[in-house]
Amino acid sequence: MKVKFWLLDLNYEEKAETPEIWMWGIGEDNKRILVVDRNFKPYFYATVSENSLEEVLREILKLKVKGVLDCIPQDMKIFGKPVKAVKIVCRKPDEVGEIAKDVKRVRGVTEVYGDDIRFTLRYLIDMGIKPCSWIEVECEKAEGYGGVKVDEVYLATAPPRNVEEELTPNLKVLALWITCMGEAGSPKPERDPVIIISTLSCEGVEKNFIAKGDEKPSDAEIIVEFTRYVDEYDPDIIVSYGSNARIIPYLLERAKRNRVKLSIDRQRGEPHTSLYGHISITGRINLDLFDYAEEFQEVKVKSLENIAEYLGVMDASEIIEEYEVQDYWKDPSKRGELIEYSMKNAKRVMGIYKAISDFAIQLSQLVGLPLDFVGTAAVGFRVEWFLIRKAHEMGELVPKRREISYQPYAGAIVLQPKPGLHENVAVIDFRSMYPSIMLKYNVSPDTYIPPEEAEPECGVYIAPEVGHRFRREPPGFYRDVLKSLMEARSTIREKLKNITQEDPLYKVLDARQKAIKVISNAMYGYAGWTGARWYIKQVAEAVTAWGRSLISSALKMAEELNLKVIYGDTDSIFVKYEPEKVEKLVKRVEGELGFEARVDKVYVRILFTEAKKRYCGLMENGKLDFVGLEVVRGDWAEVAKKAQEGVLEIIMRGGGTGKAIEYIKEYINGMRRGEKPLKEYIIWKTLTKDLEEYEVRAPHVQAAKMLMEKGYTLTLGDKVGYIITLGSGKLYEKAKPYQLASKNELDIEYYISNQVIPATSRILEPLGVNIQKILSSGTTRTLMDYIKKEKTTT
DNA sequence: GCCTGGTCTCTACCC
DNA sequence: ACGGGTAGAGACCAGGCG
Repeated sequence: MKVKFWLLDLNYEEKAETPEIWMWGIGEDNKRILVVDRNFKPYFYATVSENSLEEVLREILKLKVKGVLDCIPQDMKIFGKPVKAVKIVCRKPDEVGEIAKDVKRVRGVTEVYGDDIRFTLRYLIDMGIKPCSWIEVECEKAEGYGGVKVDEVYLATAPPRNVEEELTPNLKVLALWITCMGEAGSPKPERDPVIIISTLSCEGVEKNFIAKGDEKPSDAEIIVEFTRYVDEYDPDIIVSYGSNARIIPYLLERAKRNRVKLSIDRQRGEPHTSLYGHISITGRINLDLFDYAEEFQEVKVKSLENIAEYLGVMDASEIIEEYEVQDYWKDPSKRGELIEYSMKNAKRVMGIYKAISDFAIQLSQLVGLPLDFVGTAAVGFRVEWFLIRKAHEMGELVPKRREISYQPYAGAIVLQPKPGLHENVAVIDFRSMYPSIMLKYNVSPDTYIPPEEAEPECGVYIAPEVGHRFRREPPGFYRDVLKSLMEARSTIREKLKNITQEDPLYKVLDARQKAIKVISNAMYGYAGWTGARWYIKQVAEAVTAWGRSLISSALKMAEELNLKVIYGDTDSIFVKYEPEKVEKLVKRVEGELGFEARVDKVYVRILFTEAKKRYCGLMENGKLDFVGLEVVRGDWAEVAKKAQEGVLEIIMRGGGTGKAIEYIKEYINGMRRGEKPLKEYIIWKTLTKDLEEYEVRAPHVQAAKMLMEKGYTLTLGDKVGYIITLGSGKLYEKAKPYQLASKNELDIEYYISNQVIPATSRILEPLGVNIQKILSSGTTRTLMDYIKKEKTTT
């Protein structure tokens, strides 16, 4: 019989010495099914030097005792060059590593390949099937899979095939949130119980599992109840925020302490750690939305509440912070609020899921990694898995990951801006410049011709400045990949034109074209990453060299047309907007340089300082575009950001500097009167390394240490929020985590002189206003101010 | 011992 | 654990200062 299903998750098991691929899916009839394939064997390749094939085959077949089943000669390519290889088929996946080591020692073997690719992924790649897509397979009913929680189990009798079908089946999704109660600082699973487990199903069913006991609540019961509920509801996806780093490990540890089993998978087992710090729940998807938080760069502090607010799910006011939990729990009049809050967070999780799931599903399908993996994988790995798939299609061996030390190379050109206010400025940019360069000049690891090699007959493209050569023919690996991505994207965009936004297909296709864009744009970065399997420095170096030459040529053309250039960065030039000339420029750029260009936007007014990469533009829609300035930075206090934004609002809308100065004066007075809440004084900074590794003392590091001492858990990548307190000495001595601080400790004068004034004078300086001078010569700080200040500090 | 200027460290941004 | 180019704050340190 033929079985068609949507592939949710997969894993492998071993039964009677035979590896089995288990594919968990959703059938056409909406049944949950498991398809087992016993017909696939693990394998890897070895490249063989000239004339030693026979001998190598003989030697490798001697390894049969170790688990080698077969050894087959095969013509492959490595970096585009044909090589003689043998495919070594093995009995069991976990024997591959050992056998590969032995094979590498065989005389005549030059290298082994593919032994570092996981069995389940190998299967997906070889079969040409992808997670989160429809698959068809010839099957028979399977016997002996009793412990598995699905409606049907099948045994594949033939290789599965990909089915072209777009729509996602109805998935059962369960949003999860837990609230834990610590005595001090962050709750610790070894010590502190989970007091509330909140779940929300996609159908809207809310469940709160609430621990009993006031002072020392016990969570044994609720973990069991929760486990039972998961089993009963039987979700395809368990979604949360921070599941991999926090929530699942916490629940696991609590379950262990209570001697109960957290069996929330479809195999009566517990969650287990897997690739890239991901936790697998067999048969289901453990989706961690935190992995997608990075996509929202506007959100600086990536808390569940902030992301949910950004996506319009729920506003972030009235937050209960972790350290406040016990106050709420222990106070009977407030406990209800805490329980409600826990459920609110489950709702936030579900809301975010709904906003990003289409994209996540499409990314999984495009890259070919299971839905829960693809999120956890860093961008470089997403690109790489996509490439590995393509390599397989092209008969390319997958290069080993090598340790290559950092090799710097020159990047893009950034022009010195013309400071001051400008009216009517057009921004012209090259569309997808780096991908286009790679396409046009066939820049790829397999087309690169090293200096010692002779020029091939087909001829070469030579990169300007650096002189790297790339063969014109045949199309390189990157060109092929980018071409198929670009074609796929334009096909989708055509389809999108013909359907309405209400069509369920619309969301799917739109998400897919976004996924394609993300991967295309990451290709250049991947090419320059020393950790990349296909890393060749010259590839990345040539791309940027062509980029510099393109932008320089465009600048020259602008000059020839007498267009005044105001600024430019990498692939864009800002010119005085004279419509006819600008149109001419775009035409010339496209005609003579052969790259697509366009007028990206027109600013009614734009303000530059002396600095590159920082400006503010008034757009035609009346909105302000802040670029690089403090307003858009996460490491400045809100008081400074708001002051700068206020000044920009005045200046950009023609209010004039006088008004701006008055605004700042009033703003500062407000600060001195204590009108701004503590929250607006918090400075956030990321911990980018372990605390001991910092070479200089810094405020956020000091603050982090203070938090640790109070029992808070902080890890690499966490953001520390601190304020600057009154007192003397170095700044780092005056820093204090906001959780431990109160408003009367604030060193308001520090914030005025080191935050508000720098941020605002940055804007006014290029307009000829020295705000510092104005403020210090004024009567802002009278004797009375000092007396008042004395009063508040003592 | 204090001030100064230069350099280094650190973070977050732009494209 | 995707690239290079850049701004800016603050720590740190050597040298000047009779």
